[in-house]
Amino acid sequence: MNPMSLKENRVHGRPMYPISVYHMECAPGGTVLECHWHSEFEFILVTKGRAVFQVGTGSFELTEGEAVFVHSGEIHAGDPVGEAGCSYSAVVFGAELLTGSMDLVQEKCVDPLLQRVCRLPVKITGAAEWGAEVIRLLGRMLESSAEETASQVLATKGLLLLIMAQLFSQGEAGEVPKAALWKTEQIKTALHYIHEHYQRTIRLKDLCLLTNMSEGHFCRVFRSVMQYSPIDYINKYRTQQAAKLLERTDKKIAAVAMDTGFENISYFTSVFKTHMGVTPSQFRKGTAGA
DNA sequence: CAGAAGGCAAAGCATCCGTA
DNA sequence: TACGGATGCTTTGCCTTCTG
Repeated sequence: MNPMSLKENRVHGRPMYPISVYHMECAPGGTVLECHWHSEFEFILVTKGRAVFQVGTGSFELTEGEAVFVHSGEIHAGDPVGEAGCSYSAVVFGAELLTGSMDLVQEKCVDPLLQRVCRLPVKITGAAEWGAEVIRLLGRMLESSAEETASQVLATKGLLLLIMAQLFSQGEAGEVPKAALWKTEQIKTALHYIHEHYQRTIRLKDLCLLTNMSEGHFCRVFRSVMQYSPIDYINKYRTQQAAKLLERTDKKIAAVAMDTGFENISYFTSVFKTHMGVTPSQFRKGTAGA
């Protein structure tokens, strides 16, 4: 199993200008950001409401005006907090945007980040001066990166360099422990297996065989990385897929349950209600015509 | 020696089945 | 589709073993 295949396939920007900006809105009870990873770096800035973002092995609750930085290759996901929905803007950019050639920026900043021998702060709030500055620059960059005129392209790149300079001024020295990297890679392998096989029965034993861990140890490692137990995560993922099918198709509820790996309809109903707050039929009525 | 991983047992919870 | 009960799988805590 190749963990690389869990990687998000979406292309962010283009080779000459590897940056993309996304503005997302999440309705109450919806998913902010499904679990994934990519080789680009990313900033996520909450613009309305509250959400919990899981980045690598950490979990960060953000309110309006707070952000997280996602390192290259790091698993990340998001869930809304509270009954109100939330909005966020994300900037995804390739390391190539920071430097155009083999210069000191490449040697002192980009390479250590890509080789994971240095790590930058993840949660960014306005509480500290540097954080407030990053949030301010991020806001400006979100405005300037929408178009590709000469002045806006320059402004975006300049702002990005200033933001990275602020983060490096707070950088956590020291190499990321190899054990932590290994754990993350193993969990990526398990996640890929779950995403590929959620329509069938998935046993803990299967995931343990893939990752060469004992069942007990796998549960502990999975929870430490994902904040959920393996079965919790599988059910959450299946429920999200089922919600999409209920919304986008007129398949019967029993068929949706079967298509998303639930062999038992009553169990499907109870899991769905736990995660979504309503039964599948109530969910469909609520989204009909929406 | 410290941290990571495995083994084991108990408790909790997921899953299935029958029924309304 | 929902509910209740039975069964067995999953999770967790604690201790031991392994590895660098």
